[in-house]
Amino acid sequence: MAPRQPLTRDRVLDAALALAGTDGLAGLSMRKLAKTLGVEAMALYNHVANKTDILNGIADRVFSEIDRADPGLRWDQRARAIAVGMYRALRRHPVVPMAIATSQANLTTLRALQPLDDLTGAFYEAGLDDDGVRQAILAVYSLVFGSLWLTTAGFARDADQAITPEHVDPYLHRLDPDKLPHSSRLLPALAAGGAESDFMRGLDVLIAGLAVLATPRRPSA
Amino acid sequence: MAPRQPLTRDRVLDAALALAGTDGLAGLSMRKLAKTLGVEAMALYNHVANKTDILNGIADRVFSEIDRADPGLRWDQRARAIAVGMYRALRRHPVVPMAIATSQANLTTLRALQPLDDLTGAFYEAGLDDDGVRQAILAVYSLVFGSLWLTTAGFARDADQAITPEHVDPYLHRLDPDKLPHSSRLLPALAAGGAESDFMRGLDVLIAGLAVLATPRRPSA
DNA sequence: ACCTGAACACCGTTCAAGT
DNA sequence: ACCTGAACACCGTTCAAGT
Repeated sequence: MAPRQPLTRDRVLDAALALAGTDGLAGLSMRKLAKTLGVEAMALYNHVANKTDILNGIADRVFSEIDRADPGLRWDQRARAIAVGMYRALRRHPVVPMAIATSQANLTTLRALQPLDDLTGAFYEAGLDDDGVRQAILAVYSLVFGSLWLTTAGFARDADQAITPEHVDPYLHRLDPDKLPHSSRLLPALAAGGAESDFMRGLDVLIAGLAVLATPRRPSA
Repeated sequence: MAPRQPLTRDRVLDAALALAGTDGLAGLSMRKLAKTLGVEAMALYNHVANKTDILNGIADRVFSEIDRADPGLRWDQRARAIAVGMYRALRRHPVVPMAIATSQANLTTLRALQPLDDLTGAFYEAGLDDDGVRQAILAVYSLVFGSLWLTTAGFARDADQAITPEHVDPYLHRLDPDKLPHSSRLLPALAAGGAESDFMRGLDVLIAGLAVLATPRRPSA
């Protein structure tokens, strides 16, 4: 309640990340954020440029949480580790991918681009050419952000997400088995969840496929 | 300007899709939408329940634009066609994935779930079991929405997107080659673009990998 | 240097009132 | 049945004023 310590940019970002965690992107307003800090909304503008600056700031923070892969690992293990690290960090803070997807935030800082650089390095090391690396990067990033997207959208479910009647996927209830026979059949398996492990399995398939592209000449046959 | 024909739900949705196309999700407000139709904002509530209803309505429309795959095709070709169809329809109307990603819209209608059902059917036909189908569905959906996400976020670029100095990727300018050597090297290839063809190549890799999972016993070796 | 109050131009939505 | 005006509870942001 009482704002004993003086306001700083870091404290604003701390509070913003916390508020976004409880109230979501839609609930993160300058006025509510200020109230959290025991201050009027306009005081925030002494420490951040505007709301976009806040969103960029928390995106930078969350990306900096991503563990860097052990450089001693082989390229495919490294790529896997980076992708899983991104997935987990962004899963903890869904505001960040949401803000970027709606163009409310951009990734411009060094820390936010580090995983991209590491991943790029891994694919160059695999022997892919420029176009191959670009395709590989885009495929991996697509899988990461797409998997997060599905979970956020309520399509996929995490193991830790309780299956309450209310929280049940908007996609899944009232499926008419006559009109949508296949998805009706899939319903129990979909509800069984495991979004993260499904993500990792898809990632493995993708990286294995990229490895084939990277070394097109087979020793045998 | 003059609202000659009476307001209907369909006309509201038409106008909403058009406004979202020009002004984006953030620019789609009830008040501006009403002005487009030559009416006061409150008049809209006679034809739609609320803004969520509008967003669900345009999502339903856009999903119904997706061509259904030829049932005569083999499962992998069918899966590919469905995924490409989804990608293209949603690429034309980026508001829809944005609205779903931010939980402002949900997919509940029959037409919105049809591609999911078709894709599910294709993977069952491939011989995958329930868990395998779920993983395959999630992987393909991830790739589709992730690829769209990357384009929306300005990370990937389409061939038709002009490379203006302003529109240049926020991710790409001012890369410090010393700090981010690999992505700096990749920069020209990234700017060369081709988001859709990259998506399709990633899709091919993924489907090829899923085909291996579907038939784990190899005839040779 | 930092914070506040009042103000501006917006939001979605409700409700009583008009036709 | 359909539309409007006024109102409520919100937004992000600016600016002059306070300390």
